[in-house]
Amino acid sequence: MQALLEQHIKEALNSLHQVNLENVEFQATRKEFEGDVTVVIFPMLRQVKTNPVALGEAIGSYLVENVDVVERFNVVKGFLNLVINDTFFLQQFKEIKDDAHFGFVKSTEESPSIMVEYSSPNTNKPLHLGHVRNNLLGYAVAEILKAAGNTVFKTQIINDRGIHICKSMLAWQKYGNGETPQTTGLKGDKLVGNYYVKFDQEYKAQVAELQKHGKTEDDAKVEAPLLLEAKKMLLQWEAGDEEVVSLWKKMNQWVYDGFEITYKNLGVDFDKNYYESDTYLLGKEVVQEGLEKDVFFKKEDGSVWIDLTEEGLDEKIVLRSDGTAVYMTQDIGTAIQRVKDYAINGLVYTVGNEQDYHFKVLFLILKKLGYEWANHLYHLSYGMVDLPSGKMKSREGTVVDADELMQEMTKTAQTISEDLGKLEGYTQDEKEELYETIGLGALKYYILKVDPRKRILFNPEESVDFQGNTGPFIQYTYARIQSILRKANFDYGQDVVDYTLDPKEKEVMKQLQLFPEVIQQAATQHSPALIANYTYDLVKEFNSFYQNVSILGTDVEIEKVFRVQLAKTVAQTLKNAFGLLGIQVPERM
RNA sequence: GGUUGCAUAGCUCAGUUGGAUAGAGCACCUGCCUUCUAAGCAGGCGGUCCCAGGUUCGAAUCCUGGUGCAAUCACCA
Repeated sequence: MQALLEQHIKEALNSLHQVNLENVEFQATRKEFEGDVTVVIFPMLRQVKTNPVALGEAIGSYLVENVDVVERFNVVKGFLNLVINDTFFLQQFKEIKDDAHFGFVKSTEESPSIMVEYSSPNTNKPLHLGHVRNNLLGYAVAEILKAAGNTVFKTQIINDRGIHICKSMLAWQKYGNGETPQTTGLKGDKLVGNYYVKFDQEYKAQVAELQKHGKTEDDAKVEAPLLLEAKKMLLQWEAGDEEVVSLWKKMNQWVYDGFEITYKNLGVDFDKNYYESDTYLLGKEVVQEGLEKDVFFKKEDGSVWIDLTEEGLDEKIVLRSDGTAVYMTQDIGTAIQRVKDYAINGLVYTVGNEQDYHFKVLFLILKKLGYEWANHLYHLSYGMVDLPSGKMKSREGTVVDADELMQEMTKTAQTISEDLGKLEGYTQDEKEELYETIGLGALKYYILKVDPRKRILFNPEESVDFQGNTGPFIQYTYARIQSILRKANFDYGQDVVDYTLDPKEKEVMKQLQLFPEVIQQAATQHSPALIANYTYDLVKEFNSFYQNVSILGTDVEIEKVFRVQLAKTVAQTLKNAFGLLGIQVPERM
């Protein structure tokens, strides 16, 4: 449509002023003026020396005369507002309503293939609010990339080895008395997490004790027997000590069982899991190759580094002097492995912004190693979720637990639903499912609607809203439309061609038309927030229509048909958009 | 100290090719359920777009400098 107008505007300028216009600037017409599309005249003044209002009038007249879809126009200052006729809108709408996945681009053989990494938990503690943001973002971005026409694989790398795991293991061995998830009734990840906290408590006590006996704080921290034991355990693990490895396997399995439940409740999934215990040695070979290619250099003590001073960064270590791998080594190896496994040409890492530097370096290294795909790596960096009391720390138990949070939200949804009492006829199971849909909808929307880069301050005391710009508000609109559709017991399948649009109807249609563009934008910017805010705008327009225009109450048959179609299309779009965010929509609420 | 990100109404946030009088929600105040679900709609109140310069016909948006907050700059992951 803009392309069509652009062409005619260029023609207009050519015939009026003998000027070849390079570009035409459009924007949506502001509500307070009449019109559907606005042409900004100002930029043209560079090429045509004249009064903007006069030029606008001239172009407007030309368009009305020569272009069918332009019905009228008005000029305000340098803005040419065009009124597009109803026939055009109705034609567009026909395409939207008949397309169950309007706005989605199907991926093909030639589509870019992208892997999205998210979640990537440690196996020594349960998931908390920070992971929730990570999971929601990663999942949503994966879905959005898919909808924008990419082939997408979802993955996580499970951080299942290292000193932190040994801490939980050791504490369980020492103080656990053989407790298991079965004997305690605790979720496995919770049980293991408790021992991580336990370790920290005992460790701190030992440090304090040592300090009492004259040690400095730094010495005490290094010499505490518990820490020494944990380190020893890590060495035993690396050496393949049978007892340690079997304990490790047992406790990790507990954690995986726990995670599975959390993921399921959260509604996220993965196509492939990578385990750090498998990949942590992967990068070493590559480092060797890099040494030969002089991408890396070796210091006298044997450690291997890369010099990034030319790029304005520092030197960075990629292999320890004892030959063992660091975080970076592993990430280099894992990236290469993934490209081999899936023939992908891009990777999205959903990781908090505290690791901005790490990923900057990682991407640079891969580029220097000469991998073409290194140009398509993206760090989806998001702000931390902080509590009013400050940062969340698992060790100190000051976290908002993911499972408890979801439960809390579901409970709140239940309370509100029961107060409103609109669910007569629903079975207990149906009700519970609905509470979950609404509670999680509120939580997910709350987190996803803000720009990923911004940090979120989460106050558990003030519950997440269920009114206004929230998930439930949008779900409610969907449910209301479903209610209308249940009552619309007549055939509304025919195409509406000859019809005069109500202004409210037109606004809703304009909003619907934006969806494909919003998906593409959300994909390029890796921002689910754009989808969330789009659904809100759409719902606002629809509700205004709903409250001001009767859908089923009109006597005019064609009005009824068209309005039901419009409502249905809005519902469909909402469902699809929320699907991208991993949020479900209810039939009633 | 260097680097990166953020700063918009009392609070939470939109505002992305630079455009018209900077928009929503929450909170507070009005009105609207004998008609399709009031988790809604219509309206009111509320602004030094962190500050100072610059570019431009035009700046919340771009540039420079500063202030504040956060993260980061490990042979931890």
